[in-house]
Amino acid sequence: MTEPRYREIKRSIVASIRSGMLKPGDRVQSEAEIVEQFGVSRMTANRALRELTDAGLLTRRSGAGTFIADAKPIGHMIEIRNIADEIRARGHAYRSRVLRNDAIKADAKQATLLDVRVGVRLFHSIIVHHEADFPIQLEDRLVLASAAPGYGETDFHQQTPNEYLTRIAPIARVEHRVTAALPDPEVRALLGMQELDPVLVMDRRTWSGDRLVSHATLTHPASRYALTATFEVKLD
Amino acid sequence: MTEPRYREIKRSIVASIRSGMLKPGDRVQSEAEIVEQFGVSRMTANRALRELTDAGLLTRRSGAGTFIADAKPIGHMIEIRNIADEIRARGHAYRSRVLRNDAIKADAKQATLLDVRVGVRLFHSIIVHHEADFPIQLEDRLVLASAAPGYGETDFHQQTPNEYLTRIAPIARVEHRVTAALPDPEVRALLGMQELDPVLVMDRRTWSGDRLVSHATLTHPASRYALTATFEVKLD
DNA sequence: GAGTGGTCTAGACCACGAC
DNA sequence: TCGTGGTCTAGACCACTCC
Repeated sequence: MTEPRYREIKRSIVASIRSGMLKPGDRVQSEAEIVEQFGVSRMTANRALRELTDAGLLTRRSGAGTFIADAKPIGHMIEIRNIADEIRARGHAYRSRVLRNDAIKADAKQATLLDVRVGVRLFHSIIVHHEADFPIQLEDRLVLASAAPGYGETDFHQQTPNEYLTRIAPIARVEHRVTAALPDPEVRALLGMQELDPVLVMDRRTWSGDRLVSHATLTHPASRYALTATFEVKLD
Repeated sequence: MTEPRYREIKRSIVASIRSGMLKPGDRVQSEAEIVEQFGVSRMTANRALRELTDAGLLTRRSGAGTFIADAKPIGHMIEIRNIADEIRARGHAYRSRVLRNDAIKADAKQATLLDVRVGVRLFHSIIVHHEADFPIQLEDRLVLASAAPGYGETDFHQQTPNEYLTRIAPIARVEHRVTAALPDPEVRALLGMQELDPVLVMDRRTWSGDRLVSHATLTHPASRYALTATFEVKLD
């Protein structure tokens, strides 16, 4: 019934990361230090650190120590790295155009998307992300106001909604739905597309804890964007 | 330098699964039995079984035993379950139409796709997969003949190429690329699509061991098919 | 009641890294 | 040299399942 010791240790370290107390590259306690702090045997300390390492949160170097891993691929496929990082990783300039970021009350359709009642307070943002001056993603996002009170005042030229949300509300679950479509004229104009050029549409729902906190529709010109995803089967 | 004991135990169990000796639902050795067979301590046996459980290959029931897990989502997102399973899971009839399955020698383009030299022996299959009599996927696949010698004689009405390949060559790595397009008239006809209806195209490359063994282009009518993928962050 | 997994301990030996 | 992680042992107690 009581929580296992190794899990308590894991939670403690995860909490330090989430609170921002520990940042990528920082050193965490050695096994010996955990043995002292928590009064456990070394095997238990080792298990906690090893499991967090397997999960990708830590990296260990024998002889040196255990450190917070940088970046978080946060998934093996369709990485949730935000579009800005993705663009910069390709060596291109990133720029965004914020079309709106309003506080609203959910209408029937929006309430369905976020699984809340009509009238619940939301934020609604629409942003066009550019890669080297070409629009590459139209992001239409709904955010539960109670989960992200400061969303409406955030300057999304400085950081993407994705970055903001992952900072204030740790992601517990993400669901994607990907399909193809022909864009309506408005979307086509916003993305600077030719007629008859299809779009790749990704609907992304994000949970924090048990709560569905955000729904985003990400629309990309197929001629300029493809999703890639790799999965490795590792058995050792 | 020498292989850790827990990894040796894991390899032994994985080998039993791959060889077909152990099937989903079968019981594997208990920790006590592994202690005897391998002459290790129980902690070492436990680690081997626990890691294979975390990896999804086994399931454990305290008091009952350790068993081979069924199915293999083989990834947390864009599951590699083949299209036939996917259709049947939705409660629909699955049917396939095999348009070709030929032994060929790689031309320049095919050689590039599979990263081999021109002239290497390949199989080339084209199959249309139907859900409840509606075409839902056009599968155009190249397979390295040396990795799957029996591919050309396999009846792909009985099992999908995916099923066949995963059985004879354990998948080590999968890479996806997803994009949207407007189909050319031939593809449109094969998939029974309206004009101006876009397709969702997934290129999938599959490695077994270090070898790239297959390249498949999977084309879906956007009106009838969407990719979905979920990722859960679990920290315990 | 016998067997199973889940957890934990208090030691141990080793290779490696930093100093 | 000393601290680090990587591995392993031979016990232990418990809750659970199956018979």
